[in-house]
Amino acid sequence: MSARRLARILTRMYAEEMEGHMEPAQFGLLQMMEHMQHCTQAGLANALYMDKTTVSRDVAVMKKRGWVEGGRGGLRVTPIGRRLLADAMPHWQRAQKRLRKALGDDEWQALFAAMRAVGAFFPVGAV
Amino acid sequence: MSARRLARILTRMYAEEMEGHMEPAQFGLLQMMEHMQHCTQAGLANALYMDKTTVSRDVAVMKKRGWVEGGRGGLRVTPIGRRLLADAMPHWQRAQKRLRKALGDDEWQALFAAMRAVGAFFPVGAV
DNA sequence: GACAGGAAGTTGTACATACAACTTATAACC
DNA sequence: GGTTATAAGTTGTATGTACAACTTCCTGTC
Repeated sequence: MSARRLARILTRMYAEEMEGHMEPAQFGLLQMMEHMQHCTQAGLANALYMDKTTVSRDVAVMKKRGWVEGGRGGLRVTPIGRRLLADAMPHWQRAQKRLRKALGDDEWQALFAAMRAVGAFFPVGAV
Repeated sequence: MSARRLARILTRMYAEEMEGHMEPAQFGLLQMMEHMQHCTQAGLANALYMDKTTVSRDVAVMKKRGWVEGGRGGLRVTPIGRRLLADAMPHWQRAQKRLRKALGDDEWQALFAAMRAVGAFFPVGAV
């Protein structure tokens, strides 16, 4: 299973570009939270293919830091969280560019197509 | 970063197929240990793009269980470990087949090609 | 052979991840 | 409206993951 190896490589590269702004996992959660209307932990877990208990603990950290607020059936990114997300975004985009440049357009397309395909064939609850 | 999402999906699918024989990470380490001559923790970390401290703790667990023995400059899979690895192998292969069938040959090839490409462009120590 | 430098390995801390089991809140049914 | 079933969320436990700092071992140099 080199999928986790892939994840380790890219997580480290992205984390390096993020320069301590936040963890890649937190970025993913915040971003998803932002473009989900009426967000719940279960919804996040569903969308990101995470376990609900993982989301619970990740959200707990971000709540403690004031990045996120609200409970059952109404999770929101706070203004502070939104600001941090905006600050982190260019770093994220730099990481994306770095990866795309390293791979070339063809490999890049292939990678994302493959990731989408895996997501499509293993929908939540059907694993 | 959907790479970790991909890893979560496949890790769960593989773990499900493994039916409690061992964790996917342990399988990867044992397998690599087997086809490395003169294996060290640092060598494993290098090959699998893991941190040496991660390998240290994973190996510690497997040593405690008697799957692995030896220290500095001479890590070996024990007969017990070899046996478990052999038992787990068909489960692993079933997971591989399941993934390949779900994706189709083209997507499968694309996925592995992309994973190889990422590995090639982010060699150890150059991230 | 002594010493310094670097490689290998361990430990403290923190976050990521998930399964099992539990609690709590919501909704459906009577 | 009360009961129950289900969804949502939390907590216990275990593993995976990595950074920083430390210890330990080996090797090259004098």
